[in-house]
Amino acid sequence: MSERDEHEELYGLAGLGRSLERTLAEICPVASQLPPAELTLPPKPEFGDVSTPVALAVARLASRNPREIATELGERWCAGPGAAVCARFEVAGPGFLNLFLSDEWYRGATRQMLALGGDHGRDVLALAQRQKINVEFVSVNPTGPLHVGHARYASMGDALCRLFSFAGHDVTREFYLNDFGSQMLKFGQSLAARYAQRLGIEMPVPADGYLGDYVLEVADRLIDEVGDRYLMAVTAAAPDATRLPDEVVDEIKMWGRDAILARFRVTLERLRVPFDVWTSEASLYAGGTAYRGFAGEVGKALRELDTEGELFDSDGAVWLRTTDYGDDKDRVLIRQTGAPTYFLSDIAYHRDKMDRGFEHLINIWGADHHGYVPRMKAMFSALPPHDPERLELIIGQLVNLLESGAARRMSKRSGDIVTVDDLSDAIGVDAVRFFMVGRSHDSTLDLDLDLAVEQSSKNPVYYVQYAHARICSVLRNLADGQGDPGDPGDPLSAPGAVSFGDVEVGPFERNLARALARFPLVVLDAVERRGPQRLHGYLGELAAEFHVFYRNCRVLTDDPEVAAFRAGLCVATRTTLAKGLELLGVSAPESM
RNA sequence: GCGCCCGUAGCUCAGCCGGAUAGAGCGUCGGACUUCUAAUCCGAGGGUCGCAGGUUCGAAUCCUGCCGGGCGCGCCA
Repeated sequence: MSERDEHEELYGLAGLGRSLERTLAEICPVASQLPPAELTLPPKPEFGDVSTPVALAVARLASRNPREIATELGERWCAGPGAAVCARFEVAGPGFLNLFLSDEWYRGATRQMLALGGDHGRDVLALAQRQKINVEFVSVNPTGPLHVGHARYASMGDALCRLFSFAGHDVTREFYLNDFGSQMLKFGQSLAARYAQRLGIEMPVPADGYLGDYVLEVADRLIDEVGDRYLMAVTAAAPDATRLPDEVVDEIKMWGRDAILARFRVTLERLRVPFDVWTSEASLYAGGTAYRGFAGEVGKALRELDTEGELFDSDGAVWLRTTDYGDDKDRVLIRQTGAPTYFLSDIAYHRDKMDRGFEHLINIWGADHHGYVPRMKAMFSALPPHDPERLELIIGQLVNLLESGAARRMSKRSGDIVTVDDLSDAIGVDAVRFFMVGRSHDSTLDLDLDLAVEQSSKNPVYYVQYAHARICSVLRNLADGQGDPGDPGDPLSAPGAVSFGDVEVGPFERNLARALARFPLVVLDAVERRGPQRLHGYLGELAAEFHVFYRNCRVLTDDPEVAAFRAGLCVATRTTLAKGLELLGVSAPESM
């Protein structure tokens, strides 16, 4: 690393931390055995601008007093690599090293962030960590509209994908359409019954069928499309929809699937969730040569499991011995009736995903499916490359709806549900996206519908968006007043070239600049922990720092260096807020 | 009964791969607009981090047990 690069590195918090660790390794070679420690932002200004507990961590390994190590590290680093950016240091408490950064560090950090623009925080993953990842989420039977739970998984899944991609992973968003099996049969029969009713034939929706109004709408469109093509079939079967011939139900079912699927696409597009791949479960049973009576990907999967010796026959069914891999019971793949289970489809599906060259698979599921996890892990142990680590299952807890303070129960079959579109109508897509990633995926989420409809300033998304709009306004005023886009001192026209002279950096500017400098660390943290709520929380904090800064520091001032520096902070904040909101799928309005 | 998740301020929750005096929003109370957007800011009040043990220099964080709540435990998906 050249001296100049090394100097530039110090203007980012990650680089600052690395530099400290290199110096620490010179003092205590065992330090290199430890995972990289993070710089922390101290709770009080007396504790410095940034702080590190790294001496505490290494003290035990080195069998040395942590305060001694911290002192030696501080002396050595501040006199050497950190000389230009660190004003002084203190050792506090049990062995914290607190660094007091110079104004030059703040100017340099701001200059660097401006030069990076929208790339501030991008590609934070080391090259070796970057992977080709498939993220499967929302996946559902196409038997009815998406509900609020799906809004959560869609928002979280998409935010994770955006974060992954920004951090350096190669990401594919995939939707698995469960258009096969008994639920689809019920749906087909329900739709056929509604169709029959529209033609004046007595045929109730079968028991356990789908009663929602949307089935009526789909039936209307079916009639528009095919007229009375199935009149004879439904007349013959009436009044029992379950007596309809298979080929008729199949046709109606697939027609219904396409209608529901079209709605999914519209809903998800509105929610700004762009799926790259849609895979149909039914399609896994088509094509190729049959094995054990199954064609397509399913046949391939069965053949491979047989090759691996993982299948056995019992009670007239075909089983996978998942108990060999930690599941608490073996699982049926082909029923006594000869019909495949959902698990068999899933094996074929995941085998195919691996075949498509993904290094890592992530599935996001609702908590009501968590009992399925052990058999999925077992599947990955049974199939080449026999590595359950390749599959990561993120279990999202459920969403409770509160109405007038009481829980609202929903039933999918009866059609009494709050849909994603209902929610988007009520509070807007920005609020849905922001709210749904506001807490950890393993906490249940209570959504207060009364509050959601209120659309007031209680909604935290406005707080962050307002900070962005406010900055845009300030910068518009700045451009109007100074109006010289060719001025190299204008951070708007040449953000990377501004030096800010030796302008003094006040406490509000320091806080804002430090918050901005944290962004790459937040992105990395959110990616590694699969926690978009960390970015959500950070954006609130960054917006708060900006609002305080704005309150205390006039940007439009007579001193050109002060104005340039403050405008530079504004530009960097605007860019960072916009990027952070974009990563959550939320818009960044220029005025409000 | 077994498994997974949760239990932190009046409410909703962050923080949890051990670090300094546990944070935010909402609600409550009191302040701040002749100056770049008051959807903002400042201040006050509010806590046995469910309980009990254990590990540690140090525990909201790790381990064990218990209590309370959610979700699962099909040859459904």
